[in-house]
Order: sequence, then structure tokens, then C-alpha cells
Amino acid sequence: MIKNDIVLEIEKKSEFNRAKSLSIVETILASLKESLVKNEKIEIRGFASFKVVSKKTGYGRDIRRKKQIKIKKGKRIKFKPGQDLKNI
Amino acid sequence: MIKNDIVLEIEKKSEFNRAKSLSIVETILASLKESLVKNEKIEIRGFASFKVVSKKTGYGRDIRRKKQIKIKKGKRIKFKPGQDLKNI
DNA sequence: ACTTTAATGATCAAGAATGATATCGTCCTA
DNA sequence: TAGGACGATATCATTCTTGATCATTAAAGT
Repeated sequence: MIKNDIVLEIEKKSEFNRAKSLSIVETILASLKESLVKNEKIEIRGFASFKVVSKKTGYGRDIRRKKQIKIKKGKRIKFKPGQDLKNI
Repeated sequence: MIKNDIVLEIEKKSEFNRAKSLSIVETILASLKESLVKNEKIEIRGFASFKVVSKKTGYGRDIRRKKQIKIKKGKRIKFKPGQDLKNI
């Protein structure tokens, strides 16, 4: 499933045209991103929750040279499925 | 951020009332859930991707009795942030 | 339809998530 | 608006993801 599938779904279930449906999807995505950027937790009961936490992992790996690499720490988004998605 | 915040955002950016905005959000959520239930991958470029994988963890822990518990295996939803959310 | 550009896969080691359950805190439906 | 239902938390050992890079696959904008 890709973004366009969601747009088509809205188009089908509502009375909006493609452009309008797309703008709705974009609005939602922008809203979600903005919330996460602000370190806000997102909780959609019955679907899932997203939480921003700080990363502690401080290394990675270079495949070609086969050795470790130091990595700058940052943030991480923790995804947790809700009840409806727990036992799929 | 909770579901209602998204509804309000749609209400603000469009010309729809609360009920209409809510139904749009529900439509999208149902569509996403249905996709995951069918083991389909979801990929929204610039936002994130969701993939269903099989669980291999086969144990847990009883806090009160402080001992291990056998767990039935199942599925798991893997969440991967897209480029816009990689360095938030 | 075509092009652009993001996502995936592979690799390894250490840090992190998973999983059951009861209680507390909070979303959201009636 | 209020209570009912769902989510967060803590616990520990094992499984799993993270992280950089580049080629390959594919999303999505034109």
C-alpha cells in the first residue's frame, strides 16, 4: 500500500476529487511529522502510538572496510501497535 | 497528539465539519489496518513504512513470580521512519 | 509514461525491544 | 462530560534492531 492507495480510498468513501483527497492526506502527514519533530507523543487508540526517545547507540559498521564507525547520537521514533493491531 | 487533534487539523484546513473530518480519519485508519492485517507492506515516502514480519521471540516474564513464561509466536509490525523523520 | 529520488538489503556488534500481568493514568465513545 | 476501555509501566533473558554505504527497486511528482 502506498500513499495513492489512501488517497483513492478517501476519494471512494467521500465526495472529494483526487486533488482534494490528496491534500487531506498531506495535511495529516504534515501534522503527524510536525508533532514528532516537536517531540510530542502521538496516541491513536485502537491503531498505534508513536513516541520520540533519545538514541543511545553510538556506533555502526562500514561494510566495505568491515569495521566499526562512530555514530552521532540523536532521536528515535518508537512505534507501538494498538489493540486492533496486536494480534493480526 | 491524539486522534482528535488530527480531526481538528482537517477541520481547520478544509471546509468539513467535525463529523466529516472524523469519518475521513477513520477511513484512513481502517484502510491502514486492513492493509497490515493482509500482511501488506505500507510505504509512504517521506513519512514512514510499515512491514509485517513474523515473531521469533518465544518467551516473556511474569513480574510477580519473577520467572519466565512461554509465549505463543505471531506477527509483528516493523515501523521504519522515512527521510523526513530520520533526523528530527 | 518517464524521471527523479527515496527505500531496501547486506554486514556485525552492542544496545534495545519483546512479552505476560496488574495497577495507574488517560483517550474517546456514548 | 464521565466512566469504560485501552495504553503505559516495571521486570529479565533472548531475540532483534541500529547504523553507514552503495547498488537495486520502486514511490510519486511531472
